[in-house]
Amino acid sequence: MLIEVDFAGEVPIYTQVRDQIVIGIAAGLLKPGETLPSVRRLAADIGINVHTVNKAYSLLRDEGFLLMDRRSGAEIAPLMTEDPSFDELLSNKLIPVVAEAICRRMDIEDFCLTVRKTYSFIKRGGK
Amino acid sequence: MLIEVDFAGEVPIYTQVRDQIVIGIAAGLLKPGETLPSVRRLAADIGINVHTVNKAYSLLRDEGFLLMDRRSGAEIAPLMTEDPSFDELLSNKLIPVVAEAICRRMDIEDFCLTVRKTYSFIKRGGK
Amino acid sequence: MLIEVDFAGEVPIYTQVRDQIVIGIAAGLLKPGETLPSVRRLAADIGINVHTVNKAYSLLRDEGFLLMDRRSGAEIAPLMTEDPSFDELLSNKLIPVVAEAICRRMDIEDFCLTVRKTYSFIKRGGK
Amino acid sequence: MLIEVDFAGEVPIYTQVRDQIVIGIAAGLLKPGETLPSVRRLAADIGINVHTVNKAYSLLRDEGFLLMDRRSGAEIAPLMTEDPSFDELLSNKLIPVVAEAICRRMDIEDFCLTVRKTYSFIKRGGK
DNA sequence: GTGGTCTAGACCACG
DNA sequence: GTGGTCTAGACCACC
Repeated sequence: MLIEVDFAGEVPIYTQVRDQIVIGIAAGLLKPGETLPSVRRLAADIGINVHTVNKAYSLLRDEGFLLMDRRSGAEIAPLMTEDPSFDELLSNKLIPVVAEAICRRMDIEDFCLTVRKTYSFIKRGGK
Repeated sequence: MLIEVDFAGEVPIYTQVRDQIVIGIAAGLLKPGETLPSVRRLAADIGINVHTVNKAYSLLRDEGFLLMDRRSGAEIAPLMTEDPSFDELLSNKLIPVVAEAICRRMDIEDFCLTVRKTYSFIKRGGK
Repeated sequence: MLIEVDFAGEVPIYTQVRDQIVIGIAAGLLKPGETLPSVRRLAADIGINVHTVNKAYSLLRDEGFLLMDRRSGAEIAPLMTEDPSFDELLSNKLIPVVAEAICRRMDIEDFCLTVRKTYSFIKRGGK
Repeated sequence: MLIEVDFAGEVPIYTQVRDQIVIGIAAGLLKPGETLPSVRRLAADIGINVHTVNKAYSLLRDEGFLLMDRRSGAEIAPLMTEDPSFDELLSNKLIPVVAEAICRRMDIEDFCLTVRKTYSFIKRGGK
């Protein structure tokens, strides 16, 4: 799976790396048990600092997406179970986005339509 | 409309102020033409620096939510027209959120349900 | 001649008033000897502060566009004579504008074309 | 490329810095991909505050002249593509300038001549 | 090391 | 009284 970062964007690079791995898992490109490249290797491939990859991996581990083992490196964690508390977290993330959509006079069902299109986009592997 | 900020959180204060004003507009608590408190006044009310409020106001102006009237400070801009390009911007914002929801095995229609609940929440004035 | 100002714009109101009167003179809508409305009157018409109109009138007087008489108010000055030093002043004003046009890859003759179109636009009375 | 500011002038310092960088790009002294000094460094060199440089850089970034690379500071953005909407923006900027030239009885072709001279001046690197 | 954020306080242009 | 500009200095996130 190819990871690309935008150095000029406002999103921190470690967040971009984290996001793309989550997207890869969601798309099924990265399957539970699959090993990720080593921190050094990925850093060299992308052309970023080792510390940055390390931060992304650690974040993913803390979030439960990755298992890290000193010997075998990082691997994708088993499928997560449903977490009812995610709903509230999601809602908090959505508040400013939905508010802006309302201000821009987007219909809420059009919003949901875009959600579904985004879902398909991810499932297709971001193509 | 009351604006409150979380000084301990990781979200920049100027972003919090910006978001809350957008939410206020979406909720209908702030109507087009209505004037906002002056930067000095709001800064004093919230207990933050004038420049921080200034940054939030300038951002909102650049985004088209506010007009900075040279005479009387800031006022809410007229209702925005629908902008077809917002759809793509929205999609980009949603990608990491939807991806995470997929990983957490949330059904896409449950996601849409949360969108609708968030919509109602905002329309109720955040109550 | 109608004068309109944009209160939300970044151009100071007194500058806008000054500019529009200069445009009116250039278009021939305001002829030498013609009297302008009194400061109070114009301020009331536009809905701005008396001081602001005063500043615009004073500026125009200093630039040689207006004659001000305590008794009869302001009137348009006689046609100006050619001023060779204006060329350098003009060049200084154009430097940043031309530089930006170059960066945006506009051909210099297209720039001149826009100058001529702007000329016609003004001569038509801004229509 | 040397940047100099006039502290006594009425043009804001951050605008002067912005303008000179745009002129530098137009003159070819600053090429796409080239890195600019860090905000701290340039501020020290010119003898102004870091925030003032920051404002100039941010403005240039918003205008598309600069990319702010998270790793190495600011660099000149790739050559801009032609933007048809620039024509209208340019026209609006030219209106008061052309109007004043008309009042000062400058021939429109002399105006264009000054435009071309200014163009050459910039292309020569402002010498 | 870089820029981003926040604070604090001053002065000025504008209205 | 309003926002705009500039300065100064601090802390933090990122790399």
